[in-house]
Amino acid sequence: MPEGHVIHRLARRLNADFRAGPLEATSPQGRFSGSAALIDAHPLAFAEALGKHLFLHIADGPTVYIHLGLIGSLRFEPVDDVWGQIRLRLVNDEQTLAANLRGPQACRLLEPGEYEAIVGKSGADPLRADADPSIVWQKVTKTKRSIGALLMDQALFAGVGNIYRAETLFRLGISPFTLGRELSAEQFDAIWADLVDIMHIGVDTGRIDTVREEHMPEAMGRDARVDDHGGEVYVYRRAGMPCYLCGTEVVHQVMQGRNLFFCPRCQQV
DNA sequence: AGCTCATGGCGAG
DNA sequence: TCGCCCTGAGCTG
Repeated sequence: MPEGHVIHRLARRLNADFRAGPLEATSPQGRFSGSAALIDAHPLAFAEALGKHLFLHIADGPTVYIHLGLIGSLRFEPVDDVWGQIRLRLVNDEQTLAANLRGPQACRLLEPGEYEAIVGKSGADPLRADADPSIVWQKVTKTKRSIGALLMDQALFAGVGNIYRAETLFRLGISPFTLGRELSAEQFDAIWADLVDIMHIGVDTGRIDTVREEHMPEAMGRDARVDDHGGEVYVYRRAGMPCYLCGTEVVHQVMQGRNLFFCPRCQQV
């Protein structure tokens, strides 16, 4: 269940372990068989992450486009450990490691021009060195949509998902209901800088950890609790539990069909 | 064995 | 705004 840090981590791993030689590409589940045959025995030129998009640029071949969606996964597993519904299976040249794709929202070959179209529609990705946040700011400062909604908009903040949204707003003491046009330049710059920080940590660790050392439950004299997603967070999925900073119960509500968490006391508009 | 939920995003209404 | 798609995990019986 992936936000942008997972996609960048996958690209990093693919580039490290799957570029030594030709890949073996199959679709055990069957729904990608024809396409897998077209890339089978070709080397991987490079894998690229942009927001939640993952591109596999095949040497002398097409580009594979993967979007994991909510429940998709790409796992690196031993070659003899084959289970479940595998849409795309890549085995590296040494036959030592398999990359198994299950439950993706999208897995297909791109037509000419499609790659450019996807890149063109994407917002700025805090995990990419070539990201330009000033373009995002120009849009944010003109809209009456809330920052809680804007952070989930992949045409603005590419790669940010529900956890990073909740956590960065908490860390900066910003209410998710603050309108884009009400946001100060300082607040926007702080949001961008914070996303760059916490998302890079996520790429390195494979978890979403956002709680500062001095706010860890132990330091605050409270019981530690790691969320099911595997990281230590301030508000995500902590509805009804005390805020680590002020003790107020964390609030949960559904915003545009997604779970939103925030501290009503620490995050005033 | 069956239900529910999930860190997404699409299209219909 | 809702229903729906994809799959696995963690409950409940």
